[in-house]
Amino acid sequence: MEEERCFNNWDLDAVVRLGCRRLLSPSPQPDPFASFLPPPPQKEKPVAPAPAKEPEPHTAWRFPDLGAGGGQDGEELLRALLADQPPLHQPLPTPAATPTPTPTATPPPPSQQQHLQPTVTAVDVAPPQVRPAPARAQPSGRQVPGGVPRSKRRKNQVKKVVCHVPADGSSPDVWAWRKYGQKPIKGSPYPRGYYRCSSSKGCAARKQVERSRADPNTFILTFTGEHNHAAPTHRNSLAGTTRHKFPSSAAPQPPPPSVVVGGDAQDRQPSPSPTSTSTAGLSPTTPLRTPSMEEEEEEEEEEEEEDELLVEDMEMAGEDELLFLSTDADAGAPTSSLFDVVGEPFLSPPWVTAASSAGEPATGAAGAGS
DNA sequence: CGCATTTGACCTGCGC
DNA sequence: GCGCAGGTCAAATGCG
Repeated sequence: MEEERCFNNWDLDAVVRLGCRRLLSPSPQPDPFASFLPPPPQKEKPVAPAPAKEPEPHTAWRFPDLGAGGGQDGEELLRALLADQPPLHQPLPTPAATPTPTPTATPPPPSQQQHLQPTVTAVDVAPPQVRPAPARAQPSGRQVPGGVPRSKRRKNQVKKVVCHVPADGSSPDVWAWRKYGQKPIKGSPYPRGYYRCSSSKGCAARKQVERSRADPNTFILTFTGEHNHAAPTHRNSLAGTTRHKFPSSAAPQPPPPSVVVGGDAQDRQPSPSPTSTSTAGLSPTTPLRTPSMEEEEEEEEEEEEEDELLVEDMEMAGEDELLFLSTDADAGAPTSSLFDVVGEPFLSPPWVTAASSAGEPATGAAGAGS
């Protein structure tokens, strides 16, 4: 039990919020990450010692019509993604104050590129309806606010966009995410956090944040659902309070994390908006992976490659690329249609933008990214 | 006071 | 048909 808790605590959420600070702050404080640091003693994986920083979910953009596009081609998806992207990825006004290590247009070194560049993979898993699925109300009467029957989105049925984000990267998100669950994943030492868009009550957009087992320095963000509302200009749509925002203690750095999310630099200042997401910052520092660990990881990677294969491949292949994969639902083999958008550093998803400065955690969002 | 976060339990889907 | 795992909901707690 404790074990579980341990990693459960790693709190993606925290990532979101703390992430930022973490980078900024050397804080020796006990962060929530601590708990999730050394997770499961599965293989002695290194993960533990180095909790990589948590990247965050960058969802600043809207999902393309995942649902509607049911059969969209990767290209379309890509387009949609880019198009939809709010001004986040563009020149975020931000970061000046925030040292975000996010990958931006800066060509990261080859070795680091992997982590620096967030990879986006769009996996369409399910053509059919996922959104309007009111069909079955949950047995217990539970229905998902988004309209998606909780069960309908299972594996092959839901379209998802998978992004690999460097732990150091940050991804600001304009959307406000609220964490609604966390679960330990079987093969992974790291728990997965489930977030829902809180910008709008009926929004079906969901986000899953998980740390890559293969590369603890990378977070895997999976977005599902679509936002049924416009992107909030300010992240505080909900007005919530960010609970833990930046504990002063934790945030030793005056410069608040920049987290911000698209345009949010302002947000932060004026209002504490943040839902967790908003603040997200991210990144616990991670570091150090010993060679042995790496080796082990590599091995593991091979094993796990199944799912991550897609993504990982992408990462390796194109560090700076945005790839869209379409997985067939159950076909173990995804039909991968990768679109390398490479040449262009993907304009920079929000996170990227923020990251430009490398050093900052940009928000992230992890859990909620921001 | 309100909202977000956290944790446990329940339910559904998928695989064997 | 059974079991496993994943995913979501709901209640409680804490903080802003």
